[in-house]
Amino acid sequence: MDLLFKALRDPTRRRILEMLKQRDLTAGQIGAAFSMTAPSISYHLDLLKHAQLVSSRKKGQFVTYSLETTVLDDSLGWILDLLKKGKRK
Amino acid sequence: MDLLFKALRDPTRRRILEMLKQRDLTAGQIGAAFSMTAPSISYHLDLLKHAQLVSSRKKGQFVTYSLETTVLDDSLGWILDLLKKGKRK
DNA sequence: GCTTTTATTAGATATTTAGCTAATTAAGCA
DNA sequence: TGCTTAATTAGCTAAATATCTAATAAAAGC
Repeated sequence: MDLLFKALRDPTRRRILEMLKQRDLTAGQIGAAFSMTAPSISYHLDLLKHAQLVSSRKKGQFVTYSLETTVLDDSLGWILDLLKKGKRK
Repeated sequence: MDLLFKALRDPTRRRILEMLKQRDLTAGQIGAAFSMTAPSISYHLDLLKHAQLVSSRKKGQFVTYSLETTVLDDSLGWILDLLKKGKRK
């Protein structure tokens, strides 16, 4: 839960997730959308990976990233639970 | 959106929200649940307030905090949208 | 009016974070 | 075998964050 919210805290990472929602993208394609160096993007991708929000596979020299939604269910559950406030016992 | 995820990033703040889900609590009651000084708790409460996740009202010397769920809907929407991944056009 | 209680504000500080440049790894290609 | 391209790792740094102590504010009770 902590890694997840940590990952979602940063606007760059949130935008990356939104991009990956549309289609899988290579690290380079993602980086092209930001005015930020490649290592910085790499850093964000690594963090998203640790949070299990994305997965990656290497094809030749390229590394393609995909959105992983499984973990998002957890956060959804957590938030939904708070929203059930009115219905507490 | 940024203030919201910023607020949710910290475990102490998430736990405060969970507590306030059960019932409204004063700053002191909240603080009692943590091994942390009152000013630190005050800091977290202020941050939650800025994110509009809680509201507060003063009654005598006490300040009571309540969970505010309106803003949570936004985050819910954002996450749900990512989960619609499979259905992208 | 003073003292106690509840809470916040101010100021200091160690840690974490997000960015950069430089160096490295690994694959493709001439 | 080199050179180029794609991406990551290493090392550095400024800014943000979470914590503390000390000081202040404001209400309650003697």
